[in-house]
Amino acid sequence: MTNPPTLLLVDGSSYLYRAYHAMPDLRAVPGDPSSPATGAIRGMVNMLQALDKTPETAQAAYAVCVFDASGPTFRDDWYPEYKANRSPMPDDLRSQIDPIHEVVRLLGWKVLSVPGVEADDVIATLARIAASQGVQVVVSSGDKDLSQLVDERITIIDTMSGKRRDVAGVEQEFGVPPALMVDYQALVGDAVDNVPGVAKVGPKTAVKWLHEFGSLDGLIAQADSIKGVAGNNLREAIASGQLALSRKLVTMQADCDLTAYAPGLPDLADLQKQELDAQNLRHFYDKYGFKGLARALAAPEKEAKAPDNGSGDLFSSFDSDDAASTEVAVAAQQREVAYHCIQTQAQLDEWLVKIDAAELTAIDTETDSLNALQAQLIGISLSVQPGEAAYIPLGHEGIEGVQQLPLADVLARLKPWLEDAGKPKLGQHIKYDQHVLANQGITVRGYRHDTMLQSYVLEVHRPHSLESLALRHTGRTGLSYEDLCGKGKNQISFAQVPLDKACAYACEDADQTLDVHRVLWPQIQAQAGLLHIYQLEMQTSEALFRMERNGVAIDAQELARQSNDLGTRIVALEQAAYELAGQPFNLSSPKQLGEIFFDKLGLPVVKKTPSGARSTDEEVLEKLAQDYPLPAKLLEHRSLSKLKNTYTDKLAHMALPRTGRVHTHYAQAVAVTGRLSSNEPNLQNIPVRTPEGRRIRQAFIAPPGRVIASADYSQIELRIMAHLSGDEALLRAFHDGLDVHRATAAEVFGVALDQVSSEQRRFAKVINFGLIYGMSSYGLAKTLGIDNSAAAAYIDRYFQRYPGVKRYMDDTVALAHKQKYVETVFGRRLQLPDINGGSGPRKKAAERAAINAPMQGTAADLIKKAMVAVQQRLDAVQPDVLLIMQVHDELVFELPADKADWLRQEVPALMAGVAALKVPLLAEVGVGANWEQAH
DNA sequence: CTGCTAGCATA
DNA sequence: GTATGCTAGCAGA
Repeated sequence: MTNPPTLLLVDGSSYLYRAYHAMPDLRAVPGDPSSPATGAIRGMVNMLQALDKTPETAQAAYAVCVFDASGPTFRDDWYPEYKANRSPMPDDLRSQIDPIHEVVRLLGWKVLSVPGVEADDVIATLARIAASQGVQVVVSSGDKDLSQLVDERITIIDTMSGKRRDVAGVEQEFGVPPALMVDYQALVGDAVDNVPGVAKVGPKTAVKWLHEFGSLDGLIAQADSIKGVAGNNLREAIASGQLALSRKLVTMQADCDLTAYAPGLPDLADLQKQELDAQNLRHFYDKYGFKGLARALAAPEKEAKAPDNGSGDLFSSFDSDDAASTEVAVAAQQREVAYHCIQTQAQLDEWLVKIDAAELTAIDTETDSLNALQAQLIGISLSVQPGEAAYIPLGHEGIEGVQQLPLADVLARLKPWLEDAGKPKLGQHIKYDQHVLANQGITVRGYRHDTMLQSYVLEVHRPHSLESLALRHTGRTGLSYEDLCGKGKNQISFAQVPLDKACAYACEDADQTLDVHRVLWPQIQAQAGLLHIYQLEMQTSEALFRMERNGVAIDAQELARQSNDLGTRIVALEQAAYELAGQPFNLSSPKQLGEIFFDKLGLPVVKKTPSGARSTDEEVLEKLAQDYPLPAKLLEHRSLSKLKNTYTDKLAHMALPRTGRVHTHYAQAVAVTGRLSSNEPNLQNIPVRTPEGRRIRQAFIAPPGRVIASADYSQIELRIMAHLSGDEALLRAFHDGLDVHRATAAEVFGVALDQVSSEQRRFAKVINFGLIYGMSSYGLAKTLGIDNSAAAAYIDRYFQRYPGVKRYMDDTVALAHKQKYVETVFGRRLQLPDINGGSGPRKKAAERAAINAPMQGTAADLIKKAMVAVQQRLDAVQPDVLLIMQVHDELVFELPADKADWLRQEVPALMAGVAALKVPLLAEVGVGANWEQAH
């Protein structure tokens, strides 16, 4: 008996957007942003090729790819707001639609795009026709709305996630069988398509009701018996007709008239899969710069062999880096993998030999905590070639009969290799694994690569988790941490995960890391500027690891004293506020505060928050404080409770009890300008401006016999502006060692340097900062408290005196528009996705970011270089001087008191010497018993 | 328990 | 006007 023929229906529209977003910014001419975008085209080709290699769909007799046509559909007639929340298609994608239709046809697929009928309805119609003729139907779509079509003959697969929705699959995923999916969707609604549904009814309630009443009609008949808010909303939705409308909107129309576009129907002959049109396909690939695909077309036999020589991938593939990648494009889930669980000495021996000989080994650790310094090691996974990995369970527990080698034995065997700088290693976010292994007394050496940093350097705006990297660059998806451990209060430790699952997950991580590296590393190598920045990031990672491990000593008693003082003052302010308000209220609640201020006391509304509420922020309170007593109390209360709640109450608790030191985590792949960020706790926003705030720095101390030193770059961003703009007046000011704000004031106000008043200097300082932030006259006016025309006059005057700066700003904005990114002095790329796309305000904001990014980013590069240089010098000659914090333009040290002179001598020179710009760099040092005194 | 807003600390 | 992270309150689970 032969299998019935198969019709393969591809929901082209659902893949368009995913291909567009998942693919990097590919161009017909690589690296030329003005040439046509090709990422979505490429993604689409990869996806169709993957389907040709998926057993279930490879042999399909009929194959159709369905797209939405432009323009309104019949649903818009029923409901004008349908899909009103959708943003318009990006131009970059729109321009790829026609080529996509063309290439799909050339690949032998029937293309259908029916005006007035959505792709979903076309698919529904074709699926029902085919199923009624005994044809097996496979729909390939990422859209779960199609689940209502599923029956014995119709299955949905999601090529990108590997999900498979058959009758049982739908029931498992949604909790209702396919036949009830329409009812389910009608109740739940759809925020994306703007289908209303029933207010406050989500998946849980919908499933409960459908189980109880059997169907939507059953539910409607019994609507009166439903209690609570949900019941009211249900009756309201029934009465208003909204529920009926929702049902109509979500129901796929399986009876569309397609004869104008598929005249052969109901006969399927027209839909037969054709041979691909090799000649024209070749032209097409050439035209769009798909060299690897063109080569594969010329030598198809290459596909048959060596399934293991590249990444198995859906959306990877750069022609330049990995000729094999697209040619072997197979759906991720079809990839052959060999994952091993190491549970015997013999297996461990075998892998020790492998990693010892490997060119590069991917390492990943599994732990029980996201906090690296407290994390316990649960297991280690290793991979030396794609598709093969091993997991060594070490800390699993609580499961009957867990067989694992003793932790101490395994680590003793691994340690020589881990600590050998000559054994090249790779990881994803290696700083974390370094901490975990350091917790076991192992100092890992020989890390050559970190895929997280590769991604950060290449595509700063995109997510850098391994999961997203694997999907984006290799098309692979896998087990998620949540799949294994759950979430919320029911989450279990990784140590409790059954070994087979833990092994699969851990091996996958190491395997995918190696895979992603093979895609990203060639891209970095191909661009000298990025290579330089990547090497800087790798060195910075090591310096950060050291700094995080050092931590900073905290004086818990001092903080407790301050908390006490603040607490007393806060209580007094509360009492005073209650008196003035005539009633008690929560001073921390902007909502209650608004009611007291504007409803009860009748204070004037100064401005609104973005969401329309009456603002009570600092600026508003300052203004109101001129005429009323209560706002001043609020201002003081706000600032004191901020200090108490955020700093004095919290910091001591974050110190490790054993050492009394806090160890922040520096995020190296978060800030889009290249800066670091600090969290748990954030040590980069410890107060300094107000006296009360600055006191908190007294609690950042050095142990007995030691002192704190702070070295900060002076005016670093303005110096970078002078370098980048080449403006002569500004360069001269720095070369002459002038106070730059004073010099600016002298120029702008037309007075001699020694005639500048402190008010004039203050204005000049604000202008200088404004320049770094890409200011407008509007913004300047607001911060200086002057009117718009006066601010514009200052800016004019400034640009007259510093024409080079003006030219630089204009050039930068123009360049940003042209290439959609700007660069730092050292070649870091700062992408500006909104610069051409967005509306007026968004575009203006992107232009300001374009002006700021090279300055902020170059400053970030410089201090990273300084950290690396300083740490290397310390290691070489002063190992008891510790680098303990970085605050954007400042490095903080803890050192023996008698090494202070050495530091004053050496560190500023190192910091100033990391680059030779057109202006000298200057770093200044302070030393004291605590961080406050070190300034 | 989770996600959002308002507000505010730093460079 | 640039770039971050953290807290409290609040609303919907």
